[in-house]
Amino acid sequence: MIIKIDDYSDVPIYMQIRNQIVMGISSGELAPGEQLPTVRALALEMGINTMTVSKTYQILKQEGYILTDRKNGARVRDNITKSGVISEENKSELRRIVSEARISGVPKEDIIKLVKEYY
Amino acid sequence: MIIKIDDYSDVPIYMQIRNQIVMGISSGELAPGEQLPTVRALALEMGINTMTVSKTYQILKQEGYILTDRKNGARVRDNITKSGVISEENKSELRRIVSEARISGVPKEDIIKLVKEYY
Amino acid sequence: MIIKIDDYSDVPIYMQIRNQIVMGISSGELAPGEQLPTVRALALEMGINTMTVSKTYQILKQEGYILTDRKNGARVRDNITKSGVISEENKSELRRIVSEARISGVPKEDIIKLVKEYY
Amino acid sequence: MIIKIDDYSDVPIYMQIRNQIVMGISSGELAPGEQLPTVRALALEMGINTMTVSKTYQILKQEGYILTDRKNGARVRDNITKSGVISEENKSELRRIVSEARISGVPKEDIIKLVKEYY
DNA sequence: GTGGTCTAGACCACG
DNA sequence: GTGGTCTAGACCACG
Repeated sequence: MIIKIDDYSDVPIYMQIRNQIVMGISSGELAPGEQLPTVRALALEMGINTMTVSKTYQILKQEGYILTDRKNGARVRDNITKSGVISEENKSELRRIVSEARISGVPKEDIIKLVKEYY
Repeated sequence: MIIKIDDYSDVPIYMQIRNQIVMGISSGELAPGEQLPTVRALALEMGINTMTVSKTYQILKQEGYILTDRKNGARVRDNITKSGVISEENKSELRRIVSEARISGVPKEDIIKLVKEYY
Repeated sequence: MIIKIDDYSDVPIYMQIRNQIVMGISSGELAPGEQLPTVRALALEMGINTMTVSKTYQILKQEGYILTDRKNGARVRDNITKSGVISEENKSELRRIVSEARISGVPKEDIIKLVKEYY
Repeated sequence: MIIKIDDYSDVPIYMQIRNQIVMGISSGELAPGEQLPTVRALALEMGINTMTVSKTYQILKQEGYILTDRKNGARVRDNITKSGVISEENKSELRRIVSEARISGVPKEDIIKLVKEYY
């Protein structure tokens, strides 16, 4: 899986990586149980500090997306908890995006099409 | 229109205000041509720094949502440019949200329902 | 409130600080709404790195014990969520402690007395 | 006696095994004088490194819970020293657990009930 | 070899 | 002035 960092984004690097891994899990590109690169390997590959990658992995672990053990490094969990609900924060973000799209004259159907595509 | 600030949100205050005004425009609560409070009035009302509100207005102006003139303060533009497309940044955010919802076991229909509701 | 670090403990520094703040909140030594020292102040006072304190505050924030805002620094939350249950991890630890005490010939009553004292 | 390892726990494997053996001794599941499996047998059974089990046994021996001799392997001591007191470390841990429970709204009685159950 | 911890030091956005 | 982010580099326990 290829992870790209946008140096000019105001989203922190550790969060950009986190987001891309989450999207990779959702799309199936990262399968349940699949090994993630080691902290060092990913840091080296991306030219960033190990602490930054470490922070990403700790967040993903705490969110329940991955598991880490000292021996084997990090793996995608195969039994990710399904809350069945969208977080309030994401609802708020979604509302903002929909509002902006609406003002820009984007038809409701176009947004729904995107949702279906991303799902 | 009532604007609520969450002091403990990760979203900066100026952006929280900006987002709420944009959503107000989208929902029609803020009509085209409608006057916005002056920077000082809004800052006073919300108990925040005038610089913060000023930053919000500058962004809204630069994004094409409002017009400002020295005499009358700020007004909602009545001819907001309709690009017809969703920004790349918002697409990326939308994809992240949809991915997280999907992993959490939220049915596609629930997300679409939210989109329709917010639109 | 005085925080002491045991350099020889195998509990990480950020966790020692976290634990003492939690105990301070429980005992009432840190009142709801009370300001915590700034990250820099606490780091300076304890002779440790700001990153270490920052990590502590982020954990406390994520656990719902404190709130941070950019303006005022960190404060004890005044509406900490009450789950009403003991975490599985703490139950497991409690069981270990009780087992060790029992083997050491500590009467059940002595442990209960301690619990009452700490509560 | 069945020992379960959680590969993803923060508690090191050798300590997980140590804890379960101690709890086994406390509960009586492991009787005084009872033979423990050899290091190699236990390691093989659990699919872990012999060094890990060896470390566990060394700790248990040093703590006075077991005896080892080259001929017969390890046995539970039948005259474990009864200090009659809880170690400072365990007191500290107990205080942390009680504090967290209290903040979470767990009644004192629930904790005491657990203590009685585990004893 | 693996993740976890910590430091010293720097720069940043926010307000 | 505040917390947040990041780096370069180091050391550690675990297995």
